[in-house]
Amino acid sequence: MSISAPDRTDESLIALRRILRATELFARDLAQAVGLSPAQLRVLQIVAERRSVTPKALANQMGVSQATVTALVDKLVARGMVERIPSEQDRRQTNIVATQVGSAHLENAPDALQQRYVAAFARLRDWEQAQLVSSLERVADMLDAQDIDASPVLTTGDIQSGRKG
Amino acid sequence: MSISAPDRTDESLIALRRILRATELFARDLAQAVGLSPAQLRVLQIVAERRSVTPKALANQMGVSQATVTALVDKLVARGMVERIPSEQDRRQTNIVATQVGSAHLENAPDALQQRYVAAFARLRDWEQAQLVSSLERVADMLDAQDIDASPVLTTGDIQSGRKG
DNA sequence: GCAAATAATTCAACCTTCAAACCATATTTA
DNA sequence: TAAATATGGTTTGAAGGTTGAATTATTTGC
Repeated sequence: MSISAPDRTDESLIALRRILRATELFARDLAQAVGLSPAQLRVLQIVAERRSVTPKALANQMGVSQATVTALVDKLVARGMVERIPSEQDRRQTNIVATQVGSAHLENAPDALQQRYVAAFARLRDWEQAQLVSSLERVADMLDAQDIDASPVLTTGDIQSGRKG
Repeated sequence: MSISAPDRTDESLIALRRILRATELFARDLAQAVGLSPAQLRVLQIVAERRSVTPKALANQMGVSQATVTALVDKLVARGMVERIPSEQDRRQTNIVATQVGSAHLENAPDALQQRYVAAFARLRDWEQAQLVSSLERVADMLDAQDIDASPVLTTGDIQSGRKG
């Protein structure tokens, strides 16, 4: 009802939606370029980033059920991108690791969006970068307000600035 | 190689990813609460916001094929949420409009995330809001750099600040 | 040892998505 | 006007994604 900051909320939502849309559309293109589905690519990314991960952890991080992860991993195994390695600590668990083929696919994947974003980001002045990070984190806080294990995987390939796990 | 702004890029990507994840997870929960699938809900939202929209426009806005839109609209029609109304200007076209049932479902949909976001946003100081909008738009520009028709639909229901189409 | 909890898989059902083929209408061109 | 072309939508068939419930194997607790 008040009129103080009228369309600002709309504007922010519109911008947010543009961000969502751009990343979603890009995820599809990228996955297609790699020859995988978006979901499969996401699994491969996570598996590659962590050296080894269980289906349960994968399910948690992706926000899908374990059954879904099983199906996705099946496909990746069939394509020789990942391997299932039974855990020795706990024989109920399975560790999923990327094969060389899988890693290579990720390396070679074109990362147009991330390239573009990273490049544009790097081009900003220092204080602008700081402000952007601050703003994004603020929005993220407003949105999730949950504990979430978000690793710096937006698309594929490690961020340019060397940063080894 | 330079060390000036090393992890800022990572930080921004992580925040971005949190945003993506929060909205994605929420979209599922919301859709489930409404009794529709996420894709169906998206269609209903767009249809409700614009008074009337053709499958082609819907496909463009959603970034999917027309065939997909047809399938989604079929489901919504079956549930009595939308109607197909043949255009009179151009008989090849079909206009899709929300029924009262469909509109009502949207109205009643719990909009937890948007509530939370809008509330948190409103709580910010004026200059903070302005800065946030500016930052989000900047990121959106970096990401899409395409012409995109993004309407202010993040989730559901109109933004609280009265705003009648 | 035995019951309960946990990790993963299988199964059946439903949803999304798309390319290609197809139908109807509109527009252009001869 | 008739034919060719373009456009909007739908149908169909195939490939996936997603899940809840049931199942198997293992671990944990008593």
